Amino acid sequence: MRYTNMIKIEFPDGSIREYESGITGMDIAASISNRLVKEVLSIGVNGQTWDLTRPITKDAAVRLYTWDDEEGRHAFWHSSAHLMAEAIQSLYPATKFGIGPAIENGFYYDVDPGEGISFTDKDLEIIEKRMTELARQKNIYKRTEVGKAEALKNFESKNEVYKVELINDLEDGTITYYTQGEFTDLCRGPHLPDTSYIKAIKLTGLAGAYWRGNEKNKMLTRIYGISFPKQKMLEEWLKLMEEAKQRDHRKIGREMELFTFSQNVGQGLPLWLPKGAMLRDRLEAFLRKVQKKYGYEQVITPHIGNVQLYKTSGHYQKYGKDSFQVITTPQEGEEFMLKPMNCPHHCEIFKSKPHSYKDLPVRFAEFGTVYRYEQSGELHGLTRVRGFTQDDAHIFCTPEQLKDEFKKVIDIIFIIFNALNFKEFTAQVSLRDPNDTQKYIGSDENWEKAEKAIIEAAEEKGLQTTVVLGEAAFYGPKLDFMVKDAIGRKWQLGTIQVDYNLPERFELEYTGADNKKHRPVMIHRAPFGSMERFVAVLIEHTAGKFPLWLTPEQVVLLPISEKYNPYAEDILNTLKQADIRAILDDRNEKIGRKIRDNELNKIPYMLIVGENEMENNSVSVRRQGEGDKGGMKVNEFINLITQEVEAQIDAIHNY
RNA sequence: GCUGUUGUAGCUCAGGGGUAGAGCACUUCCUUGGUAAGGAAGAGGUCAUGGGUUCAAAUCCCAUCAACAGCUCCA
Repeated sequence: MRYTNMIKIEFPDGSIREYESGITGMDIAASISNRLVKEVLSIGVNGQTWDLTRPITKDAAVRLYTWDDEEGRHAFWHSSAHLMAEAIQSLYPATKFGIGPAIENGFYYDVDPGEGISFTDKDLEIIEKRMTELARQKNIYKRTEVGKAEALKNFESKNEVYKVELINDLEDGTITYYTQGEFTDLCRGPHLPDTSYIKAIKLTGLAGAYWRGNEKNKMLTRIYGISFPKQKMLEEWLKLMEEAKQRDHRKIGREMELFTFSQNVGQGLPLWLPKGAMLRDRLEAFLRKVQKKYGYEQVITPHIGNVQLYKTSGHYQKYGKDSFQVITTPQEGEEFMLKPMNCPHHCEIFKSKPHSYKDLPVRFAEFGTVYRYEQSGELHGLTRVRGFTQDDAHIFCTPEQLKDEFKKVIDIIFIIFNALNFKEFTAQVSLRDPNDTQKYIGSDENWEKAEKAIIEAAEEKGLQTTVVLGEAAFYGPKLDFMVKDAIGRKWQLGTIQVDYNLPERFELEYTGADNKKHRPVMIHRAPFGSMERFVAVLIEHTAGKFPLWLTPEQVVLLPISEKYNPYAEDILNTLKQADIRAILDDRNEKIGRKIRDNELNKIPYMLIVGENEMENNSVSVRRQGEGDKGGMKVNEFINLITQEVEAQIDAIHNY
């Protein structure tokens, strides 16, 4: 009898079982239940994700991953990427391979099809078909450990230049291959046991991508795909993507007549239509109200500033070339720039008079329109534009007040997000890249102070954050709030930035209790981020069904039995004067019934003006979900709706 | 900016070397008290812009502009 070691395997619930050394994840799943054998995709071993077929030879804490776990899906999609590479290699042998990872939703592979060859959508179908054939072969994903020299030799002989470059960066002794069928790839793993798990495949797109993400490198062809263990899951996913398209703010924005673009006006310069302007107005009014409570003062500054202003702030040196061009005037040597940010103007406002420590904090707010030259390929609906309005404010405070002020800004952002029901957001602390401090202005000491203040304030507010190095603004670290759009792209909305540098560059000061001059600390903040991007995300989150206090169309007027109803027009005008948006629906009555019964869930109130109502000078009011409220005079209705909107806004404050 | 795709009526799109099509929407009229009503008539397009090839270009070629997807970038 062969001598075998026993090892201890610990499960997530803390229980421990003994197994023979060399046991695999698959064996462990089998020892638990048959169902698990079918569902398990990869295994966590002491925090690392492993193949299910890789032997475990030491005591370990394990966790079995299925489709419900990111680690499980990751292995699934990573294996799908290899499968795609195998298909491409068999169909187009000249192809050289870059990297092919799993991503949040699916996988991609960067490939170099060779000189003069490019893939088309038709190729995707062919590759997809070949993948399905290969998947059915049930080829095993085999893991092999290799030495660096051997790996280099192997890939050099195949002229896989990208792989060779990758291997050169790897340490000897850590290199592994994975082989399935005819395809061997340099890969860390983990992978599925075999290709038969992959039942449904959809190659979703074709794009260019720079090798290793560097725009100086060659551009490879990136093929995106997604795969599932069941055909039905693929169908559901395709349906979900279709639904997401319906929520696209560019589609809804056009349909609801909120905004538009014109080639004549220019790329990335949105034109707000009356209804969109109304929506934006209400958002601004709401924030103004909140800010007033928090002690902000509104200011207004011009859209251009002397070049000297941006030289003082450091923006010119940093971004001058990339920003909009300098505007020159007939006056010799006079140069202006379109303002790319509001901070320098606000610094000058602070400087316009001496300040005592007793005045601080000073909070200047402005819905400031700024212009930035974004690369043309970056522009996207309302989320990335060249002219946009920040809900900007700058707080000047003493170093002691900094943390408290920072926390108050977090509160405002919470009020906004709560008001609009944004539940799924992430908070990101962006610090400077410690290896590249040249990119930033200001002393190390100030940076450290600012970074510490942000981290502590976020912690004290109980905010879960992810910390990212190298993402800070060039003048200071920041806390950003990100939300996802309809198809899962991340966008930065609210931002709070601590700045020790501009006060220094502008020589801002206040007189302290000691009768000496001190330098204030500055906070930049924009809870919405920009009105444009915020409205875009708002549209996609609500699919155009805005809350009552924002909705551009609150009321449907529906005259019954009358083609033309002069009384209805009167009501419409009265409502407009009270800033209540209404549409007069004098189309065929049957369509009116349809609106009443099917669409009332989108429209909070409906007014019905029939013959009876005309006779006694009233309207018949229906409230969403409540049915008839009965007849009332128009002024009574205006009071009702005004109270409801106020109540909604108050409720937001007292959340 | 880079790679790829696209640009035809207000919207969604078909067509395609011989001077423009559908559905929805719109206008006028008729019919109809019932869950996206039906009928009749009508209006609306230098087929993104500029150049080239051709007897002839919306169609083929080139350039420009714009949009879309991705990459890079993002104060």
